[in-house]
Amino acid sequence: MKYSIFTDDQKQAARFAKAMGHPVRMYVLELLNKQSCCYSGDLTDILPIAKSTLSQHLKELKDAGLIQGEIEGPKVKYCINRENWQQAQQLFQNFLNY
Amino acid sequence: MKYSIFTDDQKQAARFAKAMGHPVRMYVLELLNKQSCCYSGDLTDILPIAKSTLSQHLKELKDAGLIQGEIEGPKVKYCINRENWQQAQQLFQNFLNY
DNA sequence: TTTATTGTTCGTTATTTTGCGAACAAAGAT
DNA sequence: ATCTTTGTTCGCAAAATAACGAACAATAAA
Repeated sequence: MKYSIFTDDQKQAARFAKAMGHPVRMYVLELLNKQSCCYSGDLTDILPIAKSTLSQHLKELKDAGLIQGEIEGPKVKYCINRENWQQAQQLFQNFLNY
Repeated sequence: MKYSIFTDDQKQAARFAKAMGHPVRMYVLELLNKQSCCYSGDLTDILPIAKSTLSQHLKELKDAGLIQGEIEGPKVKYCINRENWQQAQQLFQNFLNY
């Protein structure tokens, strides 16, 4: 048990914010949130970055808990992690509106 | 004029998010948003970081446009930049809720 | 059973971030 | 006029981030 002057909510919000702090990741999140899901390859076609770079960004979003990937044959289908997304909504709403 | 597949909103949201992506900065923003304003020194007393480090974080928040500092004698009074804060509210609300 | 397709991991490089203490500048207090 | 107080800037070190291509593993297609 370690002490910190920061609340868990602050730390969690910062973690989410950090993951959102890059245009590519913002783009991906927005896409996934509007559409249902999508394959990594679709993104590679759209985004002007190497596939390895995209993979890294997706990993960061996954580590932050904002998305999840499901293996589907040779592809990976990525979706928003709805549970954590809801938590992010809560946190940012509370944060921004008071 | 440079082209980008990212919208201005996406880039702006990412900029805001990046600035919020650290517990110290999250803490400061929350404090300033709840209280009216505060002096840098008050934060130095609370936060477990060197004053030079705090100054850096404040600078980042200022560069991102989320706060503003007003010199008041030998002190500096920091406040939320309400105009940009409102923009952040808009952006994140749109982003998170669809 | 080769050959494609798909996406991750590895190795590398360049840049940015985080953090500190020391030095500095500006304003107030003595 | 000197000494405090306050906060920024500088110089530095360590760690994290961002990006790429090459190599790799897994699955599907030939």
